[in-house]
Formats: sequence, structure tokens, C-alpha cells
Amino acid sequence: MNNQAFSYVFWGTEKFAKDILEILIKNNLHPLAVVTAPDKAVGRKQIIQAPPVKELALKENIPVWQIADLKSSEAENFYDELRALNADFQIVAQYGQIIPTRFLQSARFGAVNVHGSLLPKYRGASPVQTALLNNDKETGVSLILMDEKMDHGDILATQSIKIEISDNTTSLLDKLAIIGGYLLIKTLPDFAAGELEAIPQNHQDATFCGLIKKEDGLIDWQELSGQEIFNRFRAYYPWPGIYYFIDGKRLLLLDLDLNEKISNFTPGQFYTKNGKLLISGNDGQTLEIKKLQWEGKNPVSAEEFVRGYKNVIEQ
RNA sequence: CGCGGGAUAGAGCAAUUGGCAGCUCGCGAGGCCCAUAACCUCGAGGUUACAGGUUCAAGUCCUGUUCCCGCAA
Repeated sequence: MNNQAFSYVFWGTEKFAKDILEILIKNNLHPLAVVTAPDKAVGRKQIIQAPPVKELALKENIPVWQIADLKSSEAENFYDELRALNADFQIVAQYGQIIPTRFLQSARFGAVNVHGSLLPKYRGASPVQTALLNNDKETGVSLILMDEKMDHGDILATQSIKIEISDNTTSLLDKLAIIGGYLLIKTLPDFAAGELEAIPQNHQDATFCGLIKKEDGLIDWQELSGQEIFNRFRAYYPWPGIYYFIDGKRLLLLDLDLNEKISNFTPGQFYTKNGKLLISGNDGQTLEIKKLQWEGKNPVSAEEFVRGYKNVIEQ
């Protein structure tokens, strides 16, 4: 174990990246600079909002770059300045954009990516969600040296973690960020000192996962088992969430839990039993709905829902 | 001014072509019961978001304001 500090530039955008950066900073590893996505208009009012990583960087008085397109001419100056920093590492986590190779190579020891799966499993944009969709019992964090192919580089370190039944994408990302942060602190000094060998991935075993789309959250009760729906609920929390349409109106299912198996339930039909609001997939596996929301309405508890919408519920 | 939905009792929702503002739950009092979140009886609780307009009459139609929500990004 080598405790020597290292210098780095941090590339990241969303909360997962912010959490990792926060851990590095807490352990006295301040980045030379932060590279993050541009502020963007968010929400109904289209309010311009800074990405979480930028907010943290500003608070810590760390220089921030926000490059809309790394292939544009605007990126030229940035490239020169980046090289001038002469960092030991580029650390990349959830940056949100493909980074051209020359940027990755602009640090002494190269670029390290924090990826939320046990590579070569789940290369791509949604490793955590995909692990939950597949009802995996275990996942983890991988540190890899980035090369020109997506999530393809040699592995510096991995650490696995058990997936709890109560885990969803948010909770898993939180856990993985912490693991990833400390793994960086432990691993990078050793690698910089030449005491750690990067190991190529077993490329034949690679699996891939793509970007999640809003429509992925649409539930077809005839097509999916109760367990599959529950997996989607966990994977798509908080975005895009799971939902379907009744009479053309979107109904969001905000909180649910696996319940007993009841064979004579019609898939997708609401029932009340023992004070619980139940709905089942195509295999009779029921889900207890705890919180839901009509389009245009406030979120309501199952109890409130039952009061107001008796017409869609079988007793 | 990106598109759309909404605001009615503490909560969730109704209210037909404009015509006495209701339902379920909760709340209060009483009853039944070994007992109860169960059951029965009675009751309280509303300026229908706000301001203006049309009308004999507005929760309902028109105009403006505020707040909330879904979509999109």
C-alpha cells in the first residue's frame, strides 16, 4: 500500500460522480480541475441548472471546465490547458460523453474510469440498472484504464458488493460511489508507483447495456411477471419510473413491494385484500402498491387512492 | 412566453344541458361488545384557490392572477 498522493483532473457530471469526488476531496485529494457537462435547462420552467459535480467544485474553489463538444474547435484551447496541468491521472466517472483518446492520454499515467459493474459484465451506459433488471445478487465497481473502446480497458481493481432486495438504482449508486472513491484512493498510488499490474478483461465474456429510455418504464401487465415488474421498479427508480395508461391517462407507480402469489388475479387489475392494494403480473405474482400518482395529480398513498378511485379497483 | 392536466370539508374524489354542494375515509359524541382499526346511530366541518365578468341563477361559462402536477428537454 502506497500512501503517496497523486494529482488528477476529475471528469464527471451527475451525483454518482459528485459522490466520488467528494470522497477524494475529504481524503485530501483535491483535483487540479474538474471537467463537467454544460449547465442545462431543467424542469417545467426550463431553469438553467449546474450539474452536481460543478456545484461541488465551485464550493471547493476548484477550476471548472464545461465543454459542450470535445470534438469542436472550442476544445482546442482546453486540450492545451489540460496538458499544461501535467496531471498524474484523468479520473472519469459518469461524464456523459465519449472522451476522445488524446484527452485521455494527456495525463502521465493515463485515464482511469470508475464503472458501476464487475467488468467485463455490463459495459455501457446503465450497468447498475441492468444488474437490478436481471435480479442479480451481486455487482460491484471496476477501475479500468480507459482505451479507445467503451469500457474495454485493462482492469486495475474491482470490488464486489451484495445487492439487497431493498436496493434500487439510487441506493446502489450511492454505495458504489463510496466503494469507487475509496478504491481509487487505495489503488492509484500503487499503480503510479509501478506496484500494480493492470489486467486485460476477458473480452469474450463482455455483455453490454444501453441508455435507458423513458418508454422503458412502460409496464405491459400481460408481458411481464410480477418479479420482472418489481425488478423494473427497482432499476428505474427514480428515473424513468414505471407507469402505464388507464383511459389514456398516465398512472405512475411510485412505491411497491413484492407480495403473495394469487393465481386468479387478472394481470394489471387492481384488487384490495386485507387493506392492501394489489396488482399482479402475468404469473399471478402480486405487487403491493404503496404510492402512486395520476398524471396531473399529486402523489397519493394506496389508502387515498382506494378512496378516490373505486371504479378501477376490484374488491 | 415549449405542450397539456388540475385546485370543491382534514385526506382522496363526485356533482347530467348552468338549477338546493355530495360520496368514501378521517374527526367528535353516543351505542353494541370481553374487546377492537370491526359494526350501528347521531353530529361537526365549505366564501368550491384568488380577483373580476356574463346570468333570474355560476363549482359549472368568459377574462386575469397565484399555486400544484404530467409530458418534453
